[in-house]
Amino acid sequence: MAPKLSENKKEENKELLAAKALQVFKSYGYHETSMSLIAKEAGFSKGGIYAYFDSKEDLFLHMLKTILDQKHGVLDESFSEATYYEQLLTQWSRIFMSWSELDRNHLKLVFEFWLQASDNPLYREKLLENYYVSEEYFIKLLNRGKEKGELNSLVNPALMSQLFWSLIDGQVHFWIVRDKQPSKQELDELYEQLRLLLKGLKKP
Amino acid sequence: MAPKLSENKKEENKELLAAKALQVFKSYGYHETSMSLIAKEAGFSKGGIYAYFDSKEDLFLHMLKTILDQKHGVLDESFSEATYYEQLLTQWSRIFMSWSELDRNHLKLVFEFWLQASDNPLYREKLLENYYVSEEYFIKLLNRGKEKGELNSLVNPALMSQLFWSLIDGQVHFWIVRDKQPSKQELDELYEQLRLLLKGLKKP
Amino acid sequence: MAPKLSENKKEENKELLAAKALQVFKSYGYHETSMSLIAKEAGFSKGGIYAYFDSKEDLFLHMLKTILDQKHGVLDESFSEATYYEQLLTQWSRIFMSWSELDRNHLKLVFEFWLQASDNPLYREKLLENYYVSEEYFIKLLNRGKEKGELNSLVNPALMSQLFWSLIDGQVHFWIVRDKQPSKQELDELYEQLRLLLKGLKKP
Amino acid sequence: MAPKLSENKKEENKELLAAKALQVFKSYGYHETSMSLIAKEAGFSKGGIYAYFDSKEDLFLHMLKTILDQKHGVLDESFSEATYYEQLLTQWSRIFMSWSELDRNHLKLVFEFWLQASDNPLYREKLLENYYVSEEYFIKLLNRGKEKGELNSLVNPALMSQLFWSLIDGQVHFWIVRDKQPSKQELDELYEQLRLLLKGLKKP
DNA sequence: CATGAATGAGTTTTCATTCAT
DNA sequence: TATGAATGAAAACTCATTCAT
Repeated sequence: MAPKLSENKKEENKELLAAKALQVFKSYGYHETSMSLIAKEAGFSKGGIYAYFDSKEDLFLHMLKTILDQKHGVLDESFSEATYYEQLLTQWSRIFMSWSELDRNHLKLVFEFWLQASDNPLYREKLLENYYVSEEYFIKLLNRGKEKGELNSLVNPALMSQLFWSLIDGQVHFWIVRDKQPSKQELDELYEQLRLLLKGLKKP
Repeated sequence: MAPKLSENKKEENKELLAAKALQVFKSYGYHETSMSLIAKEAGFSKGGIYAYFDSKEDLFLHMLKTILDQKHGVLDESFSEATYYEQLLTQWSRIFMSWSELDRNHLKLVFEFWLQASDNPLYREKLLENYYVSEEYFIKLLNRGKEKGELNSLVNPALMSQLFWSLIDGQVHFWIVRDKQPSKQELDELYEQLRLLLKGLKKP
Repeated sequence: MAPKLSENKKEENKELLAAKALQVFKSYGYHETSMSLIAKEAGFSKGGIYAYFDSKEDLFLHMLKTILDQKHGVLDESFSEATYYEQLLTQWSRIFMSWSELDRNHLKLVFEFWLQASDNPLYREKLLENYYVSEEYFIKLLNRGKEKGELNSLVNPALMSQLFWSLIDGQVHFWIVRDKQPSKQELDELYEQLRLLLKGLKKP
Repeated sequence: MAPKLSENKKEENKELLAAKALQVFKSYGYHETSMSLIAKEAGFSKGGIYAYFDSKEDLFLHMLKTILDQKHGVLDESFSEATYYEQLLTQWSRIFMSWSELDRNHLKLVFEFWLQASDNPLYREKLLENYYVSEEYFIKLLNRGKEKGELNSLVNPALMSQLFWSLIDGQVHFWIVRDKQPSKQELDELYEQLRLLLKGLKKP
């Protein structure tokens, strides 16, 4: 029923399957999604999935990576001429934007992932690794800001960076529970409030 | 007389069962918890549970109320003589404390609750209602601070309150994923960073 | 759908189920027998079996015990006045008889059991334990025969007993492969040949 | 010329495949061996196997022949000058030796073969045919021994031969279940006991 | 002929729920 | 009302076999 697929074609199929699986997972959540359903939705046979993924968990892990990777590249790695205060605000805003664009099902799945993955040492490692990279960026900005004398020397870059991310995660969480995507205007207003909070970090 | 007494007794049993179920759910998570296990742990028969709850989900969601109610009473409703800036910090700190004391299983269950409940219109209502009450408190503080001229007039009490809670939720989320409870010292340091952020709200 | 069963009733049900399972296993062999089939044949639901046995393997082990136990009690433990030579012959004959009465499917299942069980340390222990008891009997007879001076002092009771049982197992194996049950006459003739072999053990 | 050559080549490939399959079956047993594994081990494609064998069972039963054939040639067909009593002992011993050298996995597979094959009329025929050849040898020896007046006239060559083989099969079975290969010394001791049993066949 | 991706019926097992007693 | 045996649909996963290329 099937010819030999090239390595490329197989990889393509795998991603196609993963993409379909992501759709189904997003619609039903991890536990409510059965392999049968994924198979049906993806136009595969039940057994066919197992040619690409060893188990439901394996498929899940693969998607975790995909999702996490999608969040990369959001940060602008090149430091600009603007004040660190402005740069922090800008980056923060970018991250908010990128999250706010995802639909609730997607966000909900990400949170389900986190909860589930945090119980599995292997997954948590992967998850945290991703976190570290993200935090590192804010830490770097905060450190430079302190060095330049722009920011209060009391600022603890590691902890502050952690709080920045908590604020983002918490806000996403908020959107999930409320089941509403923020409008452009709401984001702008949020931005203004963030600006106020950040002002507290400036050197007196 | 029998009916009334029996009604009481029934309610008592129901809460006893719910409390036991909470323990089990906390230990194993929603999906890993079977009705059999709950029955055994609670000293009920498997069928008996269904005299009190229509389904596993019903039982699970009933606990939402219990858990949410546990979070009440944390806020100190009496406004003190201190500056609003200080009061905000104090309240914020109280909330962090109260969450930091719960073990990871408990926190994880709460987040599982939120995710699950937010799909159920009835329960989302309950959830949001609870949120509103919590936000209201900060909103009131922020409003008074503005009125007194302590806080920057640009502060949007509703949005800022939302951010406060997001910061808390996000931080709890952080603790869950990292699987570590913050030490007293870590909380103190976090407190200092919050103080910095809050400074941004002061009238220039 | 079901009232509380007394401990007795439950045990009864379990044996009833086991008996039915034995029938099915005998008809189809271990690997060709599915739990579904057993359930259907026994008038149980698929899940119902698991109230009595933890797994297919558990059911299998239970039947092993039943079958092995059925072979007990064949040996006449009381030593008679007859010569040991006669007693050996008599006992040997009894064992042959008891095996020859079982139908081929039963015998085949026993051999399947042995093969399967010999790979599992736990089962093999149980199996060998049973073997030891059986061998002990012949060993005792042979030892007494030597003591009384009836048997050749070159007889090694342990090894000879082992050969006796091998002869029995081998003969059963023969019946299985040929797919024929020995007639009364065949058994009589076999008996005569065994008598000849045994004569070789007599003191010269 | 092509067809003939290809026919040869095909036969070669078939035996190569069968030989590899034997290795795999020996390592894992019939039910634990998958066609995929055989394919991989033999360097064939999964589909390719089906060019040579119609099914897993077909492949399995083809090996029966291979295995049975391996047992040929053990018997020394030339009758010596020694007494028939000695010749019987010698041959018996040779057979024991040849079996005792095989590892348990091999022996177990042979027994699995027998059990499985005995259900298949076609293969049982093949199996019995092989048995007959083996028995014939002992029958001939026993007959000559009787003719020469060396052996007791009560000896029934057919039945006695059957018992000889049962003893061998039974002993192999014993080795499988105990999971131990007999040492040289054990075989020697066994030989002595066989000598005693055989003495019973001598003319009084 | 050979390939190996795909099939899909089949496996064991779980568990929320029901209901005869 | 309470019990727990029984249900049966559904789950994840396997694997001998097929067939388009």
